[in-house]
Amino acid sequence: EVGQSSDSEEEENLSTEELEQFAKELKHKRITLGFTQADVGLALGNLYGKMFSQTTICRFEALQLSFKNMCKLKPLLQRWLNEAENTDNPQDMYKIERVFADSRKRKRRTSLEVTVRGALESYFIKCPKPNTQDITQIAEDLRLEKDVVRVWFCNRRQKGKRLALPFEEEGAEG
Amino acid sequence: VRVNGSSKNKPHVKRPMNAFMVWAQAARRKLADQYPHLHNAELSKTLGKLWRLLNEGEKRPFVEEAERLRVQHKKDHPDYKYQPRRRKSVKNGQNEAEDG
DNA sequence: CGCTCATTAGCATCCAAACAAAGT
DNA sequence: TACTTTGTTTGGATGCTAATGAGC
Repeated sequence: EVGQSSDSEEEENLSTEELEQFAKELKHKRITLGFTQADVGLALGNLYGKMFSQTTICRFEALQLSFKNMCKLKPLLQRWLNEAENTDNPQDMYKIERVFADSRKRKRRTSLEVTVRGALESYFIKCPKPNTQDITQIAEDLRLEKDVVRVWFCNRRQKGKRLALPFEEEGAEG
Repeated sequence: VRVNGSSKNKPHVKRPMNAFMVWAQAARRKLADQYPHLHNAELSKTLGKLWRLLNEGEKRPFVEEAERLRVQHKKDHPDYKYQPRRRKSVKNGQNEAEDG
């Protein structure tokens, strides 16, 4: 326990300027310390048991996450930054990654093969809202986890609505 | 590249030469010998053109040599990992929206 | 438990940077 | 350190969409 400061509260009332400045500071110091975005994402797993991908770190630095999301991640990254700056051997943090590499909680993202997607699409055309039993059957047919299939249909329906929404996009551009 | 100057620090292992580098190393000497007044940067331009004129068969020995070097390099440095570091913040990659 | 809706978050992929040699 | 080349490897950026969480 370091406990040298009690600034471990979650500040939600951050301003956009503060976020921008922190993002730049993070990026600059990260590079100066010789870490990659992937390193940082992995290191967060060590500190919080919650890993993040290079993609997310990249988007944080580029301010491409939602404001809310940025505010949520900032304290985590702030703490990582403090740790990294106070460590004499930054390389040590490098190795720790493997020790806690299993501390991920979020399910690993499934990559559906093209053929599988096509099959799911076919099922969707026939029946956009399958039962639990239907889902179970489909999952067996395609050798997928039932939950993966269930979520796929949820997301698929959501996508359908999203595409149907922009109906009346007046041609303002001319 | 910034690395701690501690004695614990590794002396920095260099990358093995690729086929072009292997070929250019000798070719550069000859070229520099003929044109001692030319700057290496200029020699590089010429070397690049000459290299492109070579057939696949002519390149092969150098490609193979480069492969040998690679294998040897791997034996000499089993834990080596090429780690290029960004020198400055990446401003414009493919599409970057930066507001200053 | 499962659906919808809103949001978070990462795989897969591609582009560009870095870096090997050499000498000024 | 820059300059200059080719080939190789890596870091970083990004589209699409999988996964999660709140509220019913």
